[in-house]
Amino acid sequence: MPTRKDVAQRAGVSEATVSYALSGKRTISQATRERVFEAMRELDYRPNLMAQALAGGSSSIIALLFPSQERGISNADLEYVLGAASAARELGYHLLLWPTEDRDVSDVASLFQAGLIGGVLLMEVRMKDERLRTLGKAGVPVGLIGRTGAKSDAAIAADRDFQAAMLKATQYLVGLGHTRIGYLSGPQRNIDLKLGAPVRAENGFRSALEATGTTGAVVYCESTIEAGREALGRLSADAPGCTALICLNVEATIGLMQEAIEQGVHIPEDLSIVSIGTPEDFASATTPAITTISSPAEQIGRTAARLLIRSIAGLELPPEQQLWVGELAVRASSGPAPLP
Amino acid sequence: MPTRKDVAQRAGVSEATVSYALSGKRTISQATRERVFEAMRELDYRPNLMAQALAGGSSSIIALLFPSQERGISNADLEYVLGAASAARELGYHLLLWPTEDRDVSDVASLFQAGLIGGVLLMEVRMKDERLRTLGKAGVPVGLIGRTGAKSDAAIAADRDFQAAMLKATQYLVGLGHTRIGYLSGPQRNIDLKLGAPVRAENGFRSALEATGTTGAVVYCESTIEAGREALGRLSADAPGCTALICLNVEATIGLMQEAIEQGVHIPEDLSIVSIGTPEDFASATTPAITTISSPAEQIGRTAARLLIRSIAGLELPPEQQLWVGELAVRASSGPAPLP
DNA sequence: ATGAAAGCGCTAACAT
DNA sequence: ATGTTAGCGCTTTCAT
Repeated sequence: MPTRKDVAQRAGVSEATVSYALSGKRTISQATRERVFEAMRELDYRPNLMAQALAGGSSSIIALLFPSQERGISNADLEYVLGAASAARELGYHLLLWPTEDRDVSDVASLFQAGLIGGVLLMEVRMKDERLRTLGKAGVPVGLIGRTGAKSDAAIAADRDFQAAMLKATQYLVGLGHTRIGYLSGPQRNIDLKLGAPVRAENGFRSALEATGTTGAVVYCESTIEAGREALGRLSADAPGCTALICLNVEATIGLMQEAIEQGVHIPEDLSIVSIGTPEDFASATTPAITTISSPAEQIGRTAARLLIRSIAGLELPPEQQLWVGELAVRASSGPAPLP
Repeated sequence: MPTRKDVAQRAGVSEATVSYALSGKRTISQATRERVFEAMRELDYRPNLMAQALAGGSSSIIALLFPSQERGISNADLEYVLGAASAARELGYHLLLWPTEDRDVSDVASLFQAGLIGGVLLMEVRMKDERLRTLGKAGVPVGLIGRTGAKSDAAIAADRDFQAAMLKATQYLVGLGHTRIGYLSGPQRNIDLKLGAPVRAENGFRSALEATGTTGAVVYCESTIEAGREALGRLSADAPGCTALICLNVEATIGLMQEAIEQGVHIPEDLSIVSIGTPEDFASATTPAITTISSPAEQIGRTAARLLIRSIAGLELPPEQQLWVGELAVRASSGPAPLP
């Protein structure tokens, strides 16, 4: 394996020059630069990243704390991960996957202290997230996939814009003549846990109703097909008169749709369904295909990684918190409100 | 951040002694060892992994090449990844996620040459996998999640044992009185690509039929719900008289079951279904819940990582190729063959 | 059983 | 514009 020394010799320059040619941290004459790169090419030289990290005090690796919990791993989670990994790669960084069952971040802090990683990406962020304190104390740069409730945490973050997504969905439905809209949420438990997504989604739903002068109701439901079936009954009991339903809960949505079909509730003639964040391939595979506000998961993963890396590298940052809405993709599950 | 030097001073020994106390690569008196560890604890010392890698010429990081392709990311894929990541962690290693759309491995080879990673884990292994040559030439240690067709590749590998799984499924069905069994495969295309899984699964199915003296037929099908619905017709057309179906294709299975129910084909009274490798939570969420041979994906990920790491670390290796079958979990989708 | 010291490949002052 | 050189924190040979 050739080292910087070999390159320097071959190009007839000093080792420092090779370094600077690579990093661009000081001006180099066009001629020398070319000779250096030429030499690198001839030798098929690869800078040793470990040495770079050691000497430079940096590390081109960021860790992604992945919640490998009971909650069940959704595909959206994978999209976050892949988005973050590709973004990292494009910036010359690398993504270390760190599965963890609990919310203990002391071992990632160790990784940072061990010089292995330059920062951490967090998923499943809660409105009030105790992990930020631990990591902050250890001086670990943090990027959030999601965000906390406190503006003051002011961490780097990329998140879904539920407010906007809910409004988009609601306005679409209102435009179709619906005046009473249900919202199929995840289990109540997740709200109690103060998970960011369900909390914000519910708030978003409420604001959207208000903004459009519509009425509606929330139905909580476990994320299983069976629970979704059962939720249909509760919907008509607790929120009679709904002609449209906004869903965040894929499994439950499927169950609910199955049950509806079996009970002779026609979709979309009797009930329109708009799902927020369901992966496209899935949404178009069901019968009827589901109208969605697309999932910006990959974008969010990308953005969070990019922001974190920029901040680590000391580059200028774009606005530190970025929100993503997703696009409305109209499919077969939604249509005009039934005539009264 | 305390360094080894600080620890040495505090313990009143040389830096070398601290190193050896940590690595155990030479004998140290009980007394000194204790003083050293005591000092490390007091200082909250963390060895710098980058320096370790640089000086030691190793690297405690392995990369996992993740196929982020069109084929659609299944949850099983995630299980491989998480299994590998946890196994790595337990052995003091780390998992770098390297998403890639094509089969180009030159950039991982570079990562190896750059000293960042000590080896690579490959997914979506084909019967004849050209990537092994490239990586072999570059001297990169490789572990396979899956395996090639050639015994000579003799790489480190952990894979599903389709032969055994098919036999298990078939014997179970034969025990229920079924004598004609269908197999719902993925698309023909995947066979042509010589992907390991579909090829071996089909072979396994054929051997299982032979071993149990049963007849049957293969139905190819795209991995979508819609295609699955359509496959039901082909099943009865191309393979009339089948009273049981073995499936490898989750989406198609769902579609086929939906269609069956709608057409009045009762499951399991008229048609028994056994799915191989469907995640448990999913299998038990459908109606009827699906009998499965469970997916050993996480085990396979774990094993592949463990084998690779052992080989990198120069430890004794267990048998280099390990196969995993999965357990039969009987649910509602299978039952006695209908009386003729 | 322990120490001293020469690197591992690179970065970043400090020189010129 | 380029070169010299002292580290970064650790491993490992060679001594003792």
